Amino acid sequence: MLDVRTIRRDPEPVLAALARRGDGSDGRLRGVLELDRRRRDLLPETEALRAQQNEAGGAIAAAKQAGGDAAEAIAGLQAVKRRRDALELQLAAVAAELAAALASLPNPPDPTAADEDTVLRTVGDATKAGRDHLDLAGDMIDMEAGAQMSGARFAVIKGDLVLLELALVRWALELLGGHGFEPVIPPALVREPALFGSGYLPDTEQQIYRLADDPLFLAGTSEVALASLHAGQILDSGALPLRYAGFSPCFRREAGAAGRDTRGLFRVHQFDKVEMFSFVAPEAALDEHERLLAIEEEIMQALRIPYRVVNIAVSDLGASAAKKYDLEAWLPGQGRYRELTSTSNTTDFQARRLDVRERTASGVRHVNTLNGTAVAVGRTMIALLENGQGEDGSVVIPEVLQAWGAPARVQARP
RNA sequence: GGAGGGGUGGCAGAGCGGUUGAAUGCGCUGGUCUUGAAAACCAGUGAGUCGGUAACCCCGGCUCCGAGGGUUCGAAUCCCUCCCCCUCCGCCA
Repeated sequence: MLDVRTIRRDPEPVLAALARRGDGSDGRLRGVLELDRRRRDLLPETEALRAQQNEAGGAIAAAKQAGGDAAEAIAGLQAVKRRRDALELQLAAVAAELAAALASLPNPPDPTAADEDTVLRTVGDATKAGRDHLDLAGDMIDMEAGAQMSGARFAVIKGDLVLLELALVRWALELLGGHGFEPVIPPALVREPALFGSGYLPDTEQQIYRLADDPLFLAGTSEVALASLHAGQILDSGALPLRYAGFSPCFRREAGAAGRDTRGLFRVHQFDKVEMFSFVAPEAALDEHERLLAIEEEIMQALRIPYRVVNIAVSDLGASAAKKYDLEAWLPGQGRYRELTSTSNTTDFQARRLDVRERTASGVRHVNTLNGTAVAVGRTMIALLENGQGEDGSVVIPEVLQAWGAPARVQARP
């Protein structure tokens, strides 16, 4: 959500920033400004009528208290009320249109967000080719069974891979705890305001599952719930930064992805994920974004996954992001880099929608929020399997995970 | 699922149709007193929005007592719908 007052005062920088997205949002911003002007045209008279009513109401009260008759004054106010009602009807219509238009605008990109996807650095050996994760996993990833009970793009994970998943999650939560992130298990089902607040509605409704008999949605990421953790609150000064590590299943319809990435775990409707989420002061947001990126890299390196860091093009940013980095892992089974984690600086976009503020010495202001993937379990397991494979098809699992219950080596049953 | 009780400022808690953005207490900020602290006393202390100004301070208007509608000249107060919390019963774990 953009701040109308800021835009009204100086629209040019916002128009220029939105224009970089190339999605016509700068044009829609002009519409917002026009609606804002119409709203402010209607306001003065409406409020003057209310003031008149309030003042006369006081006089009526005083007269009645004194035992007098206020019938004449009341009759006079009835005309004022009718005029006010008519104006307020117009005002409400304009205000509703304005709110909808404003809510549909994406976050203006940060100046350092890239025009085109830009590889910032490459870490690890990305020359290796090898077998695909489904081959390596054998019946530990059973897509046929998943399809049987739930349809295409659902996996059944079994055996050592289950232990590997739980170890990954447990290890990640421990690592994040060391960085100040509090572990959170949020609801997977959320209401509409949580999706609106995090910017997924009205932006990505075609990706979201909804229930038939209850006004609930299956969240595509715990970010949705974590962002809502402090909705409507004014945080005490000194409370920031607040950092959370959410662990939850994630559900995505993958509408429009028909035919793409159909093999294995790469693009499924349900997967588990450990997600980082930070509430910070506005001036701390850029540093926090680098911090989240650094943690994502720390995780990749600890897991010995070759990767590269990409500054994502403004045209590919989601509505809420002002800037996004993706970490793309080298997948020997595909012979190319694929997105494994992602971190976004959403500035005050979500904080405004969810009304998360902080008290400072000079007043109250909206906070900034950021999110980043710590471990997307399915894709991470793909990267571990494919990068850890040996000649014999067995896979060496990184030592760090063994302390949390992962097997030292996994191998498909013959 | 059934019955009942409630949601008021940072917290507790009055108000239950009229000049109430809201008593009182606590908390917080500043001051007086004190060598310092505590105590006591005094003063201040919500958010949003529009305008006066381009912005801050400040001043004025309007809005906000869970959310949204309604009745009324006037609603924290009455009515309706929804959300949330609590108690009891039932059901399940």
